[in-house]
Amino acid sequence: MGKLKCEPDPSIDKRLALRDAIELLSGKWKVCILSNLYHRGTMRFKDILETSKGITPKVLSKELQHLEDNLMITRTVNNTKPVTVSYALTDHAGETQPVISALILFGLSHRKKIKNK
Amino acid sequence: MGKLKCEPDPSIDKRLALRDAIELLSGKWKVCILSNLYHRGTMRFKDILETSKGITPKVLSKELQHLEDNLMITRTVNNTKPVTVSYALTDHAGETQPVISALILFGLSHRKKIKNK
DNA sequence: CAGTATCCAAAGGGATACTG
DNA sequence: CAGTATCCCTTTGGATACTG
Repeated sequence: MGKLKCEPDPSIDKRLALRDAIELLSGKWKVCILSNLYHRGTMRFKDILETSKGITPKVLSKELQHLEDNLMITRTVNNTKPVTVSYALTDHAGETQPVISALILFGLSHRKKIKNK
Repeated sequence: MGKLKCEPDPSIDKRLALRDAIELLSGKWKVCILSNLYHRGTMRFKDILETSKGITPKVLSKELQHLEDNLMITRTVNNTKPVTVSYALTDHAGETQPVISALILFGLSHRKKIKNK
């Protein structure tokens, strides 16, 4: 997304961490995919494709690779006749729970304020 | 960023709230600008332009309008000889504190894990 | 000073078809 | 089934110059 160039006061480490965290959840499909995996457990490519309505295989493939690169999900190739692949959340992905909760809490309050404008 | 089309299990309200919250912090400059305002208090257009190194007036203008539309900042025109404009965080922006903290916490842990890969 | 106007490059994302 | 390949459109953001 581009390097961080501004100079606010907090430590550089915190700023980079903040940026990383936001980028990891940004984009049209990331949270959707993570949410599906969280609520349904292990899923195959096809399953995620169908539950994330509107996503195309190309985009899904890219998103899954990105999530795997960031250790948020595991990718397992199964020994089936036509090969299948299973995806599941890692323990590390579980650490996003407090983040998601905080985001939802703020988002709910925010929506109320914006709607009554 | 596009409508939410996936169908995970949580309530629709929470999903929209989550999406809103993430979008509000997404992009190359949002957190940077908010952080500057948080740590320096009221700032003028020129001040933000200089502390957010690399941003151009056009982009800054758009970002500030977006933040104002979302009630995160106030915009005040001052009665000075060459007109100046002051920006400041709203109380509502203060509600992002827990979100930011959670994001930083996860981001720090995430960076550690990724670096040692 | 605080923006706006124009032009432009790069990234994100969609439609469709194809492959191992 | 699980992707890739191509093509194309939209969005984001940068460079530069200009205005009230």
